[in-house]
Amino acid sequence: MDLNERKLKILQAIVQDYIDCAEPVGSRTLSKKYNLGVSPATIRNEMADLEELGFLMQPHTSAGRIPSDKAYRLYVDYLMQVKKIAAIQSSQLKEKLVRSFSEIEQLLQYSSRVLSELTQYTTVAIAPQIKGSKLKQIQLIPIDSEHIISVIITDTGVVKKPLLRIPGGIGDISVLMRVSGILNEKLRGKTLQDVEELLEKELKHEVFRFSSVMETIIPELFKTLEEIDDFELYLNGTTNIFNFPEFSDLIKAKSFLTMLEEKKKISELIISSGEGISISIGAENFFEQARDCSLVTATFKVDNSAIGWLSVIGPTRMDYSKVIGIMGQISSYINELLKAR
Amino acid sequence: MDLNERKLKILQAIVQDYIDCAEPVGSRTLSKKYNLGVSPATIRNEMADLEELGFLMQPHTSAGRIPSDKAYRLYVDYLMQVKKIAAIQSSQLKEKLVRSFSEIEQLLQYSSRVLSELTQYTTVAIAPQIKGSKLKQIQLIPIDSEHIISVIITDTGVVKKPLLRIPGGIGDISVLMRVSGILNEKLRGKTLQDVEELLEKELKHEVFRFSSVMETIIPELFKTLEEIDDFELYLNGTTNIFNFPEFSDLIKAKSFLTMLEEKKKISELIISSGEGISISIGAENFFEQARDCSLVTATFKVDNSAIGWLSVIGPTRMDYSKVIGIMGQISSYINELLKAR
DNA sequence: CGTTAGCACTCAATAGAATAGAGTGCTAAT
DNA sequence: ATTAGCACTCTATTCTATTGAGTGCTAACG
Repeated sequence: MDLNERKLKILQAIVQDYIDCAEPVGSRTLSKKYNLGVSPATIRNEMADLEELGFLMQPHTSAGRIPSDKAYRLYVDYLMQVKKIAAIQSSQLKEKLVRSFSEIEQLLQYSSRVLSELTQYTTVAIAPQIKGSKLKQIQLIPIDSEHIISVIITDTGVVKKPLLRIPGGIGDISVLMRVSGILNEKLRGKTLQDVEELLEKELKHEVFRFSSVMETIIPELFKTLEEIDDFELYLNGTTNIFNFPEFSDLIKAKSFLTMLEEKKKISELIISSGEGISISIGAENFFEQARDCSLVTATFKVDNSAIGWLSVIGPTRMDYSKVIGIMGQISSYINELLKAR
Repeated sequence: MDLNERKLKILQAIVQDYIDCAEPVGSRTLSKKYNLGVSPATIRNEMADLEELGFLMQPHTSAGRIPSDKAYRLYVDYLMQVKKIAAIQSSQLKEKLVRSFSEIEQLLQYSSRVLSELTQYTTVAIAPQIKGSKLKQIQLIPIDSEHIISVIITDTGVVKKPLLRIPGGIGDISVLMRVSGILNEKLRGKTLQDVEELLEKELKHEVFRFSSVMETIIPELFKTLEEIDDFELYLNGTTNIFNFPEFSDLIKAKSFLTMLEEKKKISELIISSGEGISISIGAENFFEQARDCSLVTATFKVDNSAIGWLSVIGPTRMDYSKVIGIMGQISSYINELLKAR
């Protein structure tokens, strides 16, 4: 028993119909709506086979069939035709994104919003995991007698600019520059994780010798690095979940929204995806609470290391072809922008 | 017919019980749980009076009573005893907040989170409305040959530090300093709103004369200011709403969460509150979708102008005494920190 | 021999009827 | 003025009947 042409056609019809209507699909509906050239009875036979093969499920004996995760997988891999985004929409999109964002975080954050608006699903953007990236430059810039801004630039293009308050006053600028020099010399090329440790353990003493005023800068800097959250998530369209009947159960909706608040888990889930645009469906997600969901994720690279992610989260009955179409367009624009940097 | 001692006592008991249990309160329950010294029948009579006076409502004839907005108002104004926060908790709280945040946004953002954790309600923090505040200082700081950071400091203590990319290269530093000087001279003391306009209309040309390289800086700066959202909201504990039975209806939960996404309306709602800690109950909120909610809002001032807000949003059946207790403590710590700045 | 019409069967969803129980308002006694 | 007693109201719950969409099986068909 193999997947002949007709079975594939029927399966495709069922998946598409279920994506559209969210109702179990029956043989009658199927033969009426899609002209498959065979009678409902024949379709029923085929459906029974497809169920046996694990592509379809019945909520109960007298209901139509719904696709299994396996069916969605087959669908996205072989059956689906990616919907191309309309030309007008595409140029509007480009225009929106191209407003040259100087910082990666902003670009991703904004893309997430646009993506959510276009797809009407929930989207997540993850900015580079800053602690693993390497320090390129650190600058201490005096603002007034009591404040400095420390500009921290990493190889992944992330820029942090914390304002530090030095209650005792920052004193002589030349000292500041001197310290700046030492920090750069000692820390350049190290990951921020290492920088954090070095600051705490070694440099503290070294720089202290230099200027007692600096006693306060290093701990402040350390504290700032310590506080940086490695999982900055930008969520958009979270309430879209209410539009889907499969989440019209309060418990399900709650569990979805609560899941989104588990930033660490969500980011693990997204970061673990493959190159380019990848799709994970239902039970393919290792994260327990995401078993009812599918993710379409785009990974962005700079210098061959992944630095950003953009993801659409929705029911397994997601409109994959639409989402992938939009995602493809957006991610190619983002890649363009990243290259031009 | 006036509110004698006994009526007040009964009303207080009803409000408290309803806050605790979220069930209409009947005369029997009332006389059993709270020793009011009178029989259920007497209580029934008093309740009938209280209903006539608009303090109580009956969901239906054979149900107990629930408090009206008017009753909650009376309760918070006269009957409630503010729950003091436990000493241990208070010192932990202080410790958490005092990690000297140099930037107001951070302080408020963090306070919002802590407040939500302690109260188990949804909280909103609103940072200063930056466009209305006045420019204190602007600095253009070279980072590398193609990037500068423009540090914008306002009188309300907000600091913006956008990274600007100057594709043509920034050229000579002395020119940068010169432009910096001009910008400061011309723009200091103006609101950022005005600065935005001035940049677009007048300064463009003036500075252009100076250096063709600067042609790009001004538009970039303008764009940045333009993009600044005047309503930066920091939400926390949004899913807490699912813990309250009055929102266990999907439509209500959805409408609550959707309401929170209307940033502009929410901020209007919060910003319109009075000095110090103020409470607005149900229909007192002019914002349609907030009619089922109550807000407890703390307003923070610097130099006599409001620059930050912290708000708890929950059902009208909110545990006011607990929330106000916690809010009071947090806001006094925040005020301390703002003064020390 | 694959396809299809016909039909009995299944099961969720919906509507209707019966019951239980919490709470009220009124009346009459204390 | 307060309270016990009681009839009454109305929701919530449970149970039953009905409807209808959809299936699987069988037998007939081309």
